[in-house]
Amino acid sequence: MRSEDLAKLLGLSRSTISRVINNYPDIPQSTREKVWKAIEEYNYAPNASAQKLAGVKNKMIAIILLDVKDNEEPHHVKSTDDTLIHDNPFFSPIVSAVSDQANKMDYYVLISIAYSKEDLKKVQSIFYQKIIDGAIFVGTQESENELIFNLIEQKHFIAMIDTSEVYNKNHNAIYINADNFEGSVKAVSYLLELGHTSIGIITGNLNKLSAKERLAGFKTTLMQHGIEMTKDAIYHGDFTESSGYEGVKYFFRGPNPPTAIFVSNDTMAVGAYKAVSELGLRIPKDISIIGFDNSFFSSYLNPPLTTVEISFSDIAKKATTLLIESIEKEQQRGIVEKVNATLIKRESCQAIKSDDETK
Amino acid sequence: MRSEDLAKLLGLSRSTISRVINNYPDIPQSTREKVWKAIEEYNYAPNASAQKLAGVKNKMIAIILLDVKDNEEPHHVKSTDDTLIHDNPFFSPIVSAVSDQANKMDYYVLISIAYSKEDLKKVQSIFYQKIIDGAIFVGTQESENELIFNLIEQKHFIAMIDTSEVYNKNHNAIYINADNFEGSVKAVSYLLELGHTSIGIITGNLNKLSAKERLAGFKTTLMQHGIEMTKDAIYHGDFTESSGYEGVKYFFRGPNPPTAIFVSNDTMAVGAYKAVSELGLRIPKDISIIGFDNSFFSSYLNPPLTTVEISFSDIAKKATTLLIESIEKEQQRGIVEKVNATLIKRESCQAIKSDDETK
DNA sequence: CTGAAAGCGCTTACAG
DNA sequence: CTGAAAGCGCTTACAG
Repeated sequence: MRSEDLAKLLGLSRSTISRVINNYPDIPQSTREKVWKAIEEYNYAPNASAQKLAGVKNKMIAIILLDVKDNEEPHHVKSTDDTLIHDNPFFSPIVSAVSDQANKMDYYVLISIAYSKEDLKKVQSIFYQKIIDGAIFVGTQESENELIFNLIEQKHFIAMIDTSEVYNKNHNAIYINADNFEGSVKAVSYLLELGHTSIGIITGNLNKLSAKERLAGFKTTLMQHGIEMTKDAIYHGDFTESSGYEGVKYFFRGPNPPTAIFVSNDTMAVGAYKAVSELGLRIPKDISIIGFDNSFFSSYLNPPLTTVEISFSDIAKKATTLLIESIEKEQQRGIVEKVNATLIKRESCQAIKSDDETK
Repeated sequence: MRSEDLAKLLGLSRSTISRVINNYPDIPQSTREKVWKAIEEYNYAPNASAQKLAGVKNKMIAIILLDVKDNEEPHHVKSTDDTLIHDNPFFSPIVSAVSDQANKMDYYVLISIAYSKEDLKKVQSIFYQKIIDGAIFVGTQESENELIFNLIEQKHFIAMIDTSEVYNKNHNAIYINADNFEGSVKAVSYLLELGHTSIGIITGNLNKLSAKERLAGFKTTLMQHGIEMTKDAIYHGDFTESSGYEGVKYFFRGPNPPTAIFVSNDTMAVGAYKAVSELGLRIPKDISIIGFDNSFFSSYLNPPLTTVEISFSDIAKKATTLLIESIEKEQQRGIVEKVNATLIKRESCQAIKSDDETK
């Protein structure tokens, strides 16, 4: 059914049909009703492509999840690519929040997961083909930045989650991040309050902003408290369960393991728990563990994991809202926002017994 | 940049540009190369709307997650709608598998979560507007069936996950489900092998096919083994953690609790674990618990949960592949497939001590 | 081998 | 108030 057909049926012209659909004034109520009734009856809806070609706005954005592995380092991860990104605790909350918020603002959302440079090329082309009005990128690494930077320069609307605004010299994009640094400061400060001074960190994939910032918060806090940190105190993980496992094994390889470990996300904390248990040790008696993300499973762990909560939904909602607003205003502008991180105390950390107390 | 512009730049006509892009024969290699070079240089890509209007295929499908609550029954769930669907363990694997498989087959995917009848109306209109070529619906309830049935009758391409094919009289749609019945038979048979005869079930939301089939498998297995089942043995949950919690409380309200509980998904098993622990009981010593789904957190529970594995990725991949194939063939046809369910034995079930053994 | 022209289904000034 | 017509950016028979 085309507007032409509907028009003939009603003895009107396409122009009139179009005008009632687009809510033009100066149309008699009677015509309006007649047309709407027919639209309902015949399930007519204007062809979106024709509309767009005629100048009507798209109202479509994309959410692009980046899972590009561009380093050749061996990964301690499951070998099949498919199992990777959706294990990520942020996947569901971010995707669903973007979808919900966009739908609320009357936008459609395209979803795409990019595993390689070629995938990113395809993403680029959905801009050039004018399929979308803008996009939200999640978790870009530096190497992908060039391509996104070009898109921004070409006046496309872009929001980024988990990407530092300092990568790009210009600021005409939207950057929404968790306050990873602050969260990490809170976590480490808590460990210090509990009397720990020998603290290790298992980092995330340091190509990701969140991993970098969490490490920075760790270092800064220790430094501010005058605690010297050896190189030994850092294990480079990659946000996967198995790297958490390896991290613990690394820290316990020698005679002087730390008394607490700051694990850069909860998924790695799961691996850490396993390693601790294999070593015949107990959490928190023998080692305190603190995580990050407050993934929903973290409260089910045994013992329940102390962690830092960040709201992926809030981040995604904010990114979506700001992106669509700037699309609607047709005005590209730079926005940088951080979303709070809060410490969730559970049972995986305990105070160090000082010499005073033990005697 | 339009094809016209590119053509002028090269001293050619739009027709020629179009022909090299669409890989027509009989174009000299030199022209071909010249055009491709310019395309790269100017980041030209044909406007998708214009292409579609001119008759080129869409190559876009939608994945629609249904989370419509049409019953007024009190829910034991968190009050905000937002927190619901993405807590679902199938969300990530299904969405990412659909996206990956579609991308592999060169299709874009639109994502939408429908919470209400109005949302479903919007979904309907993306078909009428010819934005998509087909869609995958996940988790429809009977009340939503009418609308989807209409779409199928109107010759739209549709695949459904977790919907029974018997709801619709015609079969011109694709139905992909886990073999919930068989999985449930395996779970209950295992409990019987362990010597349990007093077994309770916490069901899922019985508006969902999976919940119904899991209950059916439970009943059938008991019946086949000549075990009588009282009404008391069924607690009506809704797949949420809190209903698992309530279920256990229900079973332990009286003097003769069951010795094993079949919990219809792992999320409810988490709630069940909590309730058992609050009651001061131990799993599996005092009560055996078996779950369903093999959600990734189920192995982290304490004790690790015995459950039934179904591959959401496989289901989603199959649905996507079949949907796109039938779109490409322009031939709507009915397909019904089931994906295997397998028992994963862990540590939450133990054999009942018979009187013989205890003496 | 390649260009001119029709047509896809809309919207929107322009007339009346 | 409403219709005829141009135009959006492509593709694809039709000619040559």
